[in-house]
Amino acid sequence: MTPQTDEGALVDDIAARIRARIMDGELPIGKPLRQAALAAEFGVSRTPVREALRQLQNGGLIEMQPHRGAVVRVPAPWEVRQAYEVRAELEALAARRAAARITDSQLAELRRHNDVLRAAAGAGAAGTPDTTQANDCFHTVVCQAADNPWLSRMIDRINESFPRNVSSLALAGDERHRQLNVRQHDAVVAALTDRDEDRAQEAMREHVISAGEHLTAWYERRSQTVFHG
Amino acid sequence: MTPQTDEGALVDDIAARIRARIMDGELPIGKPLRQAALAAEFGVSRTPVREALRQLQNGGLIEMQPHRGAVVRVPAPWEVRQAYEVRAELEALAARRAAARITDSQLAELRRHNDVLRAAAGAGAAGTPDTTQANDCFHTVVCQAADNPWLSRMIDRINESFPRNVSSLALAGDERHRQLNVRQHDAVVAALTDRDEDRAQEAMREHVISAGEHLTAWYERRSQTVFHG
DNA sequence: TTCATCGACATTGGATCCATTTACAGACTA
DNA sequence: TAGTCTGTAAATGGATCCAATGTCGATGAA
Repeated sequence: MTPQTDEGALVDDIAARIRARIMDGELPIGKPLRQAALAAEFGVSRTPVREALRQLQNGGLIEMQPHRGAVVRVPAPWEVRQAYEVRAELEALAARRAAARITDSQLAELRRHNDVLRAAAGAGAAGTPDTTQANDCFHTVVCQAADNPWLSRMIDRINESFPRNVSSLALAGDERHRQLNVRQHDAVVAALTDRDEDRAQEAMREHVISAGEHLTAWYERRSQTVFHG
Repeated sequence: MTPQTDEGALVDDIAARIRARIMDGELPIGKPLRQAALAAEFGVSRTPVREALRQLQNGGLIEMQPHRGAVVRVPAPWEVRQAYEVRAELEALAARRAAARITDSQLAELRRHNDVLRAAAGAGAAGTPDTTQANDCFHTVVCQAADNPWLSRMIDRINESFPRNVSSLALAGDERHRQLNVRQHDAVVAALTDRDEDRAQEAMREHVISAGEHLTAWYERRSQTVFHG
């Protein structure tokens, strides 16, 4: 009954589950996290929960104040801009490397993911799990093609610091930006298809910066989806 | 007696202390870490030690196998190259941002740190704590001038994954590379002084890539400073 | 009525305890 | 003599226990 994924990973499993809840928005940013409640919910003792929270704190997803508990971190708008500037640089590097390495099947995969987004953008159906996943997969495939685990890991670390649902919500309400998003993806795919390193790098950088600005603006406008206790 | 730095940070304090031991080479890579021994050494129970180890594992500095203990991680040579490629991109970005923001006093500080390295290179005294620290400070100042905490944090994360003493040892034996190092630092400082973003970015990228290649080569040659149990 | 102080409650953090798993050593057999 | 099997010791991981700290409410005084 104990083994979830592979034995000996109970703590990491707990951490992953809590992270998933936060990323999906089930635990809104600003919400306090009670160790006892989480422990009861997962049917384990408080010890692994505490360690898991510590890991999430280390990752920057939550904040822990001594003797005062943990809350899902609320990023400041300027932090979003800063983080996306870094992410842009990293993903741009990934795109550059990918241009020299990507396979035809990976290119096809990219087009498929972007077609999902294109269809959703036309139908006004953004913010669904499908589109969120398609977006994630697009970037993941580029990272894989870049063939540098360290690079992928760094990018993951940044993404894991901002609840995914918030990014989706930011896109959900803006039809123009969604279409821009798809066009920018097209530009990246085109550059990758041509195996043009410089263009791929620049297209990806522009795309991520643009997404970052959009998300920053959203954060500035709206402190919604924040828990008010 | 309990309060080390600030109360409530005992676990983080333990993590920092263990990390410091590894970074200084006191705990060589490959060495198994016993929780009980560390706990006794720090005069605490095993609980905070375990959490600290988990954090270090998360950071990539150590490896933990279930029920088999933790060992200081031995990076593979290709990993070093991959990581430094990422680091080069990030530090290059830092240099670009710094070019537009750095103050005269920070520039003076950079020159001062590099002068320490220059003197040491001439005297054949590399690998000392002084030179190691001067090197660290040089890059830290550039990061600070870049004024992007996220960027600094990402760079730190990479650096914290490779014991500092190993990097120093790689430099220690190579007079030519030490001098190259100083010249590359000079180039960075010159570009920053001119507030030339492009040149600063490129100079820093070249410097870090070159350091990465050197360190990779060292790792390939020598699996010394590795614990053999 | 309002503010301050005191006390009970809830929650976290560290220590200790116990079960599980692995490694090692010695003995037994082929 | 070599290989295998088993029993014991040690180390990890999780659960539970206890102390320390912060929060909230009640009571009393201005």
